[in-house]
Amino acid sequence: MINLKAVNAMTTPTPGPIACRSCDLYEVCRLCGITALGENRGVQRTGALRTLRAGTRLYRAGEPAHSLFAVRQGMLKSVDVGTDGEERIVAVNTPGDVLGTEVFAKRVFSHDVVAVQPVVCCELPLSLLSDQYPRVRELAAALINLLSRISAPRPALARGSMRNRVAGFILDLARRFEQRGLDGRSFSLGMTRQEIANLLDTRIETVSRMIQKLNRERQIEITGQQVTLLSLKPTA
Amino acid sequence: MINLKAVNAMTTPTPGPIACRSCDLYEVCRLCGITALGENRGVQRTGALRTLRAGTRLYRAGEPAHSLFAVRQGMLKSVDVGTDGEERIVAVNTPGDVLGTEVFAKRVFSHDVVAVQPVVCCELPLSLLSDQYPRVRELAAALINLLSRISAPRPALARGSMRNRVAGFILDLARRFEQRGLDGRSFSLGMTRQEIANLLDTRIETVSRMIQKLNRERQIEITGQQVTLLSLKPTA
DNA sequence: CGAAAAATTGATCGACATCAATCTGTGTGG
DNA sequence: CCACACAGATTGATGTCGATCAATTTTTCG
Repeated sequence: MINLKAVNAMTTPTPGPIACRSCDLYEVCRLCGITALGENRGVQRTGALRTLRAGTRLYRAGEPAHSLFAVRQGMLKSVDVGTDGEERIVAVNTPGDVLGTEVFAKRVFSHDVVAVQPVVCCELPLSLLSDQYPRVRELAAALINLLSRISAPRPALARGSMRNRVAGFILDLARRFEQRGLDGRSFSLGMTRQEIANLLDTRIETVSRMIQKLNRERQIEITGQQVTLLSLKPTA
Repeated sequence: MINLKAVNAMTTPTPGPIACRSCDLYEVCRLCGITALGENRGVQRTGALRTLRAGTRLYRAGEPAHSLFAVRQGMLKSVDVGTDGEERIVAVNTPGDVLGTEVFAKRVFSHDVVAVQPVVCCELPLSLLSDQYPRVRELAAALINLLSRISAPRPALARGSMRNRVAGFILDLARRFEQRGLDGRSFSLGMTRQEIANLLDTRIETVSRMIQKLNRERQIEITGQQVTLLSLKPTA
């Protein structure tokens, strides 16, 4: 196998930051009087920004919830910890995703959420929502729209052969990035093989073999976590 | 294998009907002025009731959406039809579930929804919602609560060995029924082995074998689609 | 009752898990 | 700067679970 290490040695791009416009929380932020962050002009009023180093936890399951979060840059995983202590990754969270939407019904978070890369996210305290009496109508509509969007059962990632699941995982990431205005042709998987294996309900060796197979078939080009789509296309 | 056919030959119970109180849509209905149906007293004002025979479609993906639905009795499946025409069952819908929650964001339905048993469901036209100006606040809160409840990623059904998936599927049904005040110890699977296999991403023969294995191990007792939990318990 | 669909059961095969060894990259302390 | 340690990733050999092919039985329904 040709060794391309040096080529992209210092490229460890975390996806994002995205434009506020392409974030799922945008309308809600706007109605709360939070002006777009990092857009055209100078200083802005924002929700609190939180930065997380890889491996850091954003919040924990069962913890009382006082905020919504929006991913601005980097990737996180939502983890379910079984009674036996083993952890299952139930979702990957990419820029533009909103975390903590369960708090309106539950008052506490449902999952552990952990950064798998350096992460920047926006924290929107729930108190900011309840302060917006003048705009209840619009705000409620925006929240309903946001929640409705994510209420439909997602097409399960983990179906079919392992080759399909791995390809599906990569395509899902590509699709997400493109929807958010990021580069969906060349990006970092963000997660270790072990984490991908956990998400896809398989083993690290299998993930490695399938990735190498896609690589040999020239469907993708991969070095470490950096992947470039070749013949593998979204919606194919 | 002992033949118990005659014992419960005429018991083909569809789950439900459930009490309105234990339905996810209850608060929303109440605020729309729809009085509980089939409760204490005589005649009531209700949302339209729809009955479906097994195999009938409630709605189709892409179809303009004018209503929410709540399952009152029986079971349905939410189906994703791929570009190649093959269908994947992405969810099973049991009494108390609300269908069509995606319409607030999309205006059209996301999936085909088909009755797998005789079904009775309540139809709540969206026009009834927009008529409730005096109560926007409460109604919006109820909708947000409903949507928030189902917004958290569900623990994936299809993980681990096929034995675990089949057991998990049965336990999931049991848990749902109990949450709605129905019998979670003895009930009908509602679906054919083929449909269960589709949902669990496996084959009909495997489903059959795993069910028989659980039966031989006295974890469950099964005849056709009628199942009784023995040592197999929810949250175990 | 007879036909068609659903379910069960058996035999064989292949994909993925498992066990094990090696390789690569990264960070650390001498 | 280099040697070393360690985690992540790759690759190979072998075993096992579930897919596949095939036949039969059971249930459902006209």
